[in-house]
Parts: sequence; structure tokens; C-alpha cells
Amino acid sequence: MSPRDTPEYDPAAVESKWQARWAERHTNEPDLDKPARPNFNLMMFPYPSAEGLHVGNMFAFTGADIYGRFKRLQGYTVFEPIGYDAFGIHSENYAITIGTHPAKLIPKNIAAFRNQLHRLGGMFDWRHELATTDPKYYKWTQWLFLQLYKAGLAYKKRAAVNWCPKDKTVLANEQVINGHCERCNTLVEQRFLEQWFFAITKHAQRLLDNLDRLDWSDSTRTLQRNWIGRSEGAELTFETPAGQKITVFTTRPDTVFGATYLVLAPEHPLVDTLTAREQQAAVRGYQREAQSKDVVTRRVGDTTKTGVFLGSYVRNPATGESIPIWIADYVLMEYGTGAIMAVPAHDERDHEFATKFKLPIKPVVKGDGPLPFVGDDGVLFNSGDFDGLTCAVARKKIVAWLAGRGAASARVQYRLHDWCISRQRYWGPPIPIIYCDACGVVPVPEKDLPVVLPPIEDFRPDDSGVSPLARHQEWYFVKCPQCGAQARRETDVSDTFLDSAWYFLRYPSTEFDDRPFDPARTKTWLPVTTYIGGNEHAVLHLLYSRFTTMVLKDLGHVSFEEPFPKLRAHGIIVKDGSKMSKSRGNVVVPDIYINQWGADTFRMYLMFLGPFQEGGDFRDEGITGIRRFLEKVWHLTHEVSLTPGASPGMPGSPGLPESVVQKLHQTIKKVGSDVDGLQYNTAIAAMMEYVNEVRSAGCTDRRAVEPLVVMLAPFAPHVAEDLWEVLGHSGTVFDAGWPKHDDALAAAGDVEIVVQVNGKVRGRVTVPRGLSQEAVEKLAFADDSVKKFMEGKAPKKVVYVQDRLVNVVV
RNA sequence: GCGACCGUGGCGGAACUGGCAGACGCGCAGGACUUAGGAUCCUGUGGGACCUCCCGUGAGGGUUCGACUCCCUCCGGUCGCACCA
Repeated sequence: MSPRDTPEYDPAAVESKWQARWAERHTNEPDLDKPARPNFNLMMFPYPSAEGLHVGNMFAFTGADIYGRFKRLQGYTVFEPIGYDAFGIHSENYAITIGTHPAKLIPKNIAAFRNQLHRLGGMFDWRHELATTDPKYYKWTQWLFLQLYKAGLAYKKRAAVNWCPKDKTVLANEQVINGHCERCNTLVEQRFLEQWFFAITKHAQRLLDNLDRLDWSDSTRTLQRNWIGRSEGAELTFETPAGQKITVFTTRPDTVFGATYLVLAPEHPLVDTLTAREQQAAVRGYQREAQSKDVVTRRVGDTTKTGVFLGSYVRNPATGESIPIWIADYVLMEYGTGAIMAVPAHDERDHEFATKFKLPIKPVVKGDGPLPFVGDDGVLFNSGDFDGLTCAVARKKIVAWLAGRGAASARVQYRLHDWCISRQRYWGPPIPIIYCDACGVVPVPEKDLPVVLPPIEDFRPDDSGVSPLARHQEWYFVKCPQCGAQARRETDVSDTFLDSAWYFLRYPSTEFDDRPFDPARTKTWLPVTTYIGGNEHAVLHLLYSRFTTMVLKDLGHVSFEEPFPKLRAHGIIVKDGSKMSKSRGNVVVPDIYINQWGADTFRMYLMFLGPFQEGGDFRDEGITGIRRFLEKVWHLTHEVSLTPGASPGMPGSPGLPESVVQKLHQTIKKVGSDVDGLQYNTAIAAMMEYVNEVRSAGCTDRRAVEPLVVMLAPFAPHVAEDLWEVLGHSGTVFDAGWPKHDDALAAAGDVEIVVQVNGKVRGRVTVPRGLSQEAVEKLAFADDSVKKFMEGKAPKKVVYVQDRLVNVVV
């Protein structure tokens, strides 16, 4: 067929027409109060960078949007909001770099993002757009802090923290990558500062247990499990001749008879009192050295062991032997008790240390390998009454035995640390706390929220470890809400991850200024039906959101404790094999492609690039294939609209070519299940195959084309809407309903059965589907080629797979 | 070092619970239409040969009537964690 009588496909015109219509007709604004079948389709909101939405964002949002649109076609009332994660160091640093103020920069960036998101054609409900930098939003971020504070889950302590000398702020452990700042890659230092923490470790076990019930990928759950890092073991107490007690944590109490020395972290509080006079100089020197390189060298995997003998001894509670005490930086103060019993025969690190410093190595477990034998299935020896027991059995008995003497207790230890939410920076929500000389720490009363971030010009951080807000006295000094005396505000702002730890709760309730989330709306829309986002947030954002929700549940604010029962992670779009970044110069600017090809083509192309959940390498060579496909559908549909005959409606088969009917039903089935599983690349391929079939059959029957337009709609919403209109419909195609397939029709017709001899394909026979084995075999044996390869031998065995193959073994 | 995932044409990628390897698309080649074609349409396209056949999913081995798929060893890559006691 030729496109002679049909209009040209002009994506720009089609797209602006439908974007305007969607707004006019409120197409994407579901009734939040009385939805028939609510479906909260959430995607991770973007950080509005100055560079604009990049290809990775578009990839993620398109994939999530297709899913939401598909659910809508299936009859769900889909709420698909969007917002901006606009606070944070990132924005602030960028503002500093280009010499502007974040409060000027961010609204501009948001406006640009909004424009791009509109052009992409997402099914966003713009009534519920939010930005974390809006006082109407962060009022409730501060409220959230207060709820945790009142519940005893927010506390302040002086702590060794990761300090980034370039960003001049504290980083959470999660934000330190190999001793470097995750943002600017600067070497991180250790500092001691007063910081606000959230007691996330109190919920470690629950956060771990709940993972089993979540519909998340195994890999994401494993990441969280490892991050929480549960290990079971025991605390053992070692006593000095002077009666001082040192507690160690170990997962291998069964090896206590092999503990030949003790090691403390250099910062351990008992180091001073345990150091013999003649060792003081050496110990102090080592402590200074350790502190200077602390978070840096100690964690970079340089395993050369260093340490210093304290000059004193403790008694091994199992053997009664006197063993030396050392300090070494391979023992970390933040984990366990900051002290270990060293069992050099059965621990690699201890073995290396003992070898270097010529400390005694005493094996107590028989095993296969050379020392250090670290296996868990050995049998004890050199262990007094416990000789001959397996490690697993001995472990319990030894703990019980030592516990009887007050020297042991079973203990579960987590790798997870409490969440440090303090940031000594400007661009974040001020932590709503006031310090009063008389009353102490006073939370800002909820009626006084928000504590507005003052619009100061001098917002740059300095090296003092104190937020820039402290320099602004008119803001800093405030009346104590309790006694009215002059008091001082907390000057730290909170971590950006707190902003994003509850935004999903805010979306349905953005119009309410007097509550963070409306109870009725929340009951209707939460938890989130499907959450789609990048795996780079597998630990931080997702763990913090889970924790926050859990706390809100305990406090009675919500009725569920897991915010994201169903999570799907998309892959990453790379360019030339590496992540896109400005410094590499391989950033793909999506706007150029949208200008040249249109949003529909670009959306579909991104999805056709590779499996959505794996991502892929961006190269634009293939985009023309998608455009050709849309052109074909465009012309086909216009041709159909000009063809008199069959009336609108879902297909029945009369008058349609059988091959088209069969392919249609197969396609509906495949596209539906593929989209449901986020396998967009194969769904697109299936639609292409279908179009090829319809065209080669010369079919211009609308019953063959209408379902195609509907299936296309989630991927290319603008052009699908236009074609739906061309087909004579007045409403939105998204009210059309997902087409239904008929398994019988999909399976109708003949099948080709492969005939193998000894596992090699030697022939094929075409038979009606469901033909009996006997009949198929008869046909198979009649095949010339099959006869030839059987060489007249009798079959030893025949393997038969219904409608698929016959394998003759001779 | 530990853990997870992955290696398929010139390229991106398909392949259900083991059952025709290379769907779909790009690119390429030839042809049609055309003043023209970087538009459109048609045909072909893993490699090889003595073109009724053989070889082919990183390498080697195994299980099976049959292996891209399952098992073992190795090589290469990506990501996460990284002295966590």
C-alpha cells in the first residue's frame, strides 16, 4: 500500500496538540478521593541539576510511565506524580561554582525540568508536583524530625564523623566510597563533632526481616541485607590482673582457647589506662598516626598490618593464660566493642598480624587447609573439656560455660550504623531545635513550623565545622519557646536523604497545608503500588524510606510499615561503555533527539535499546528504525480510516485473514505480559512483527489496527491518541481498555514440527495444532531426509514434544 | 579478597519450565520506483564448503535423545561490599 492519500506524520505538531489536550481535558488527573481501582505508580524523583534531564532520567521515567499508562489501560485509576529532590550539597556546590545563590538557581532548574518532562509526555498529575525546597514541603520534613525526636529516635552525640574537606561537611558512612567523598572524590578525614543521629539500628532486625516479604529483586534485597550486616556471636570479657574488664565481640567463641593476644582499636577508651609507662610514647605516636589516616587508609584495603604493644596483659577467660594487649588500626572502634580477641591460627587478619609481630599462634580447630584454617566445620582440640566437639556445638557450650562465670553473653551485631542526619551546610531544611541555657534542648513547637531557611547571601561553608547559618545572628538568636529567654537555634540542616525518605507520602496530599499527609488519601493510595527507580538507591534512599515509614507506623501515623511492597529497578544507560558524565564528555543531551525525532520516537527508542531492567549503551544508529515503525503505523491507520467497511469495535474474525487474526491474538498476549514484566524491548519487537504481518497481508481492516493503536499508546502516547482520533473516537485512547486476546485464536492454525534424528534437525512437518503423536510420527517417518538419516535402522527411542518436535534415536 | 550478575552475527539485542540459535531493529548488498535518493517498497544477509552438507552462543570438560539454557574448571567483563572480628 502506498501512503499517497494520507497526511505526513509530523511529530512536533501531534505532540504539542495532545499535550495541550491532556491539560485542557484533565486527562491525567485522577479522582484522588474516590478512585475505582487506585494504583500509585511512583518513580524516583529527580535532582534538578543545571544540566537538565539527562538520557538516564528520560529512560527511567519513560519506562515507569509506560507501566503506569499500561495499568491505566487495564482499568486502574493511576496516580503518577512527579517532583524534585532539590535540596542538597550538589545544588549548593554548583551554585557556588557558577557564582549564584541556590535559591535563584534551583527554581530555574526546576522550570527547565518541568518543561522537559512535559515534552517527554509523561502521564504526570501536575496538580501534585512538589519540590523538597518548598517551605510547604520542608515544614513537614521538620515535623518528621520532631516526631522522631519525641519518640527518642533522634539524638545528638559527639562522634567521630567523616568530614569532607572540600565540601566542608559531614558525610554519612554510606556516602564515603573507599575513603573518598562520593560527590567530589576528595579524601575524607575524621573529625569529632556534635551530630544529630537517627537510631536506625534499633530497627535493624525488622528492616532485615521484612525484606523476605517484599516483592523486590533478590539482588536489591541482598544489597540491603549485606548493608544491615547481621552477625551472630558473643561478647567475651577478658580481665586484667588489676581487675579491669575488656569486652570483645567475636563470631567464633569456639576458638577462644586459641586467643593468644588481644587487640584494641587505637581510639579505644581503655587504651590510656592499659598502657605501661615504658610504652606510652610509642602508643601515643601510634594513636596520632592512626587518627590522621583514619577513615582514609584504614578502609582502602591496604592490609599491611601495623600495631603497638601496650605493655600489659589480660587473662584468657578460657585458658587462664596471660596474653598481651595490643592496639592496631585494623580493629575499628565503630564495630562491635572496638576490641577483639586475636586467634591467629584461625583468622587471616590475626594470622598476618601475629606473623609480622612474632606472636604465638595456637591452633585449636582441626581442619584440612593450611593455617590460618578458617573453616566452620572442624573439630576442636587444645580446648580443654571441649576437645572433640564440632565448632557449631562447641560455640554454644563455650558461651554457656563462660556465661556461667560472668565472662560471656550471646550477642547479635549489625554492620549498620545510626544515620547521621546533620549537615553543616546551608541548602537544606534547618533542624527544628532550639538550645536554651535554662531549658536545655527544646524542640521547635509544631505550630512554629516551618523554621524557614533564611535567604542569606553569605551561605558558603567554612572550615569551622559549624553551619553558615550560625553566622547570621538575627536568625541564630531566638526566644526559648518554653521560658522566653534568649536562646539559640540549631544551625545544622538535615541530610537530603531525609527529604526523600517521605516524599511518596506527600504526593497525594500536596494541597493540604495543615497536615503532612491526609489520613483518608493515605489510606486510599499507600503504600505505593509500584516503585520504579535506579539500583544506585538500593541501600541509602530505600533503607531510609523504609525506616521512616516504620517509625511513622509505630507512632500511629500510617497503617503500614513497608512503603514499597513492589520495587523494580531499571538499568543504567551508558555511553561508549561508561557512565555519562560531564568530565568524560560523553553526555547525551536528550532534547536534541526530541527535537529531531519527536518524543514518541525517542521514548520508544530508549525502550528498544535493551532490556529496561538492564539498561544499555546509548547509540543513536537504530533510532531511525523506530521512526519508520511509527510512520508505518501512522500510514496504515490513516489508510484504514479511509477504507469503508467494518465498523468500530473489537475484532471478531469474520473477514479478517486468518494469519492476521492469529498474529493479533498472539501479539496482544505477548505485549501484555511483556509490559507487565517491564520487558519493553521485546514488546516493541512483537508489535513490529504484527505490523509486518498486517502489511504483508494487505489488511486494511480497522479491527486489525485498533488494538494495535491501543497497545502502542503506553509507548508512544501522543501519536496513539492522534490515531485513535483518526479512527473516529472522541475520548482519550487511555480509556479504551487493554485489548483482550483469545488463547484459542492465538493458537489456531498449523504448527511446524521439527523432526530430529539423533538430536539433529533433519526435516519439518506442518500439521494442525494438537495433532496426535501417532499421526505426527507417521508423517515424520515419511520425510525423505529423515528416512535417509535413519539409514533404514529401527528407532531405539522416540522423543515427542507436543506441537514442537519429534526426535528419533537410532 | 568476598558477593552478585554477565560473555550470542558487523552492531543493539531475541530464544517459554533444556526442544528449529540469531526474533525485532540497525547496518550492509542487490533490485524496483525516480531527474535525483540520504525518501519509500521488494529481496538477501552467522561462518564455511564438493551448497541434498558441515561448523557455530568466551575456552575446555560433563549430564542428556537433545544444552545459549543445567553441573565442574578456566579466561574476560560489569557492579556492589571491602581489615565488620
